[in-house]
Amino acid sequence: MTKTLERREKLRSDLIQAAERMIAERGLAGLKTRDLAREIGCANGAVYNLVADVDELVLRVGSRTLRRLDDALSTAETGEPSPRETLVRIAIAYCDFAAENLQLWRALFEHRMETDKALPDWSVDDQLQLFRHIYKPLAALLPKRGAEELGITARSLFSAVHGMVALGLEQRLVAVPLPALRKEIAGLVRAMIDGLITREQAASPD
Amino acid sequence: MTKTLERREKLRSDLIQAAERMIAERGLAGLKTRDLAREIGCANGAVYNLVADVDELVLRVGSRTLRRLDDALSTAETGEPSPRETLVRIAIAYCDFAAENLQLWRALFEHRMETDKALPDWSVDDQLQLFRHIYKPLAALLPKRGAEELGITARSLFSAVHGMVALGLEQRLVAVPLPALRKEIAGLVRAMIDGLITREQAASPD
DNA sequence: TGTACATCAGTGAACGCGCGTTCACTGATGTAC
DNA sequence: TGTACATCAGTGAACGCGCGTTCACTGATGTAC
Repeated sequence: MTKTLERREKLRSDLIQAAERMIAERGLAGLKTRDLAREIGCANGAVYNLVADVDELVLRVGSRTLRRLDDALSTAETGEPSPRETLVRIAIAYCDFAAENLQLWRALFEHRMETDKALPDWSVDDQLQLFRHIYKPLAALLPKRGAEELGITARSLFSAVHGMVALGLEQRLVAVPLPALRKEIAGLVRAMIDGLITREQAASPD
Repeated sequence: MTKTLERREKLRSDLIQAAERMIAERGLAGLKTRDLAREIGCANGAVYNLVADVDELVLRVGSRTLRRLDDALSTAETGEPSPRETLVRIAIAYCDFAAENLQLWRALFEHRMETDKALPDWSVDDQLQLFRHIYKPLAALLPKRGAEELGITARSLFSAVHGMVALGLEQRLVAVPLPALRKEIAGLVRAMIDGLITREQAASPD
């Protein structure tokens, strides 16, 4: 019985990895149950013994992607004492991660559940974890702000960088080469932070 | 013969407007040729007399959306002497436009052609026009920058604001109320601009 | 250890739905004389 | 103005494709005795 369970878990893990590979290669729209089944060596229908439906599968892959992103950002933080430059490094690490995992990263944002079904908790958690990286250095830079206010600013900062990365990697209009993009991001993040600090000081000078 | 042509043009324009309404109501994925045909009172197949395919239809609607956006941004500019506050107003106008035309605005970014077919020129033009709004005031604020450099910064600024609007209206995690979003955007744009100016002056002080 | 039986992982054909696009056909509109 | 003919907008049924999900069935694995 244990043997059967192990087998099952193995297959399940194979399935998720195969899905990850497939999204990475062909994008979210290229994910097909039949191909997955062939890949892991089972019948089409068996997929539904391992996973409730394709939505769950996509979320599992998304969870893995978020975890790897989390690791990448953690690495970027280490050994940088200045909170300002920490934020710059994080932003650039985010950019690099997106560039290196383009399709998987896109899948995080493309995927949308049908309106009623809510995201499972573990998926929401994964996402909130990421803000921690921004929140901490930002709190050091803007000591006068309250927790809620800081949370909103962290979110805005993330959104702004995300926008630059998203449109930069899109190559819809002019293709921006990656080094130029990184430089742009670094410049704008520094500008935003300096501006935020200046404005905080101007608002209530000691 | 003229009568026939007129009729045809009328129907064609009806079609595009119906498509616009349908996207606005149900999103890009809710656009169906059969529904469109019923809406404008013709047979399913007749749609293909008016338009090459659905892709073209979506681009035509996109073009209209971009033009309205352009108008909204132009309106936001008028009567504001300070280039800094002009940029803030433009950013907020962008946010408001997106909020008021949520589905149509999303359709601009969701729609992707199959890889080989390139965007027609008139569509690319529409898009480049928009940067003009940002470019002008930015040039006034950063007099030392060259044209190309300014273009890149304008693009970055747009991307950053776009990111804030996109994730802000997404409501994927925490729903940000619109007034709070506008305030956040205004704050971050001011911070970015101030930071950019400071950094430009610091780089080569007179 | 061996036999009868139960369970359930695994099978793959078929269901069901959706939908863009095509095409043989029709009938109204316009042209030629 | 009237008649024969040509054109082509308009029709809507059918094609074609894709694909997630279900389901009756099978056979291997595990259990009971």
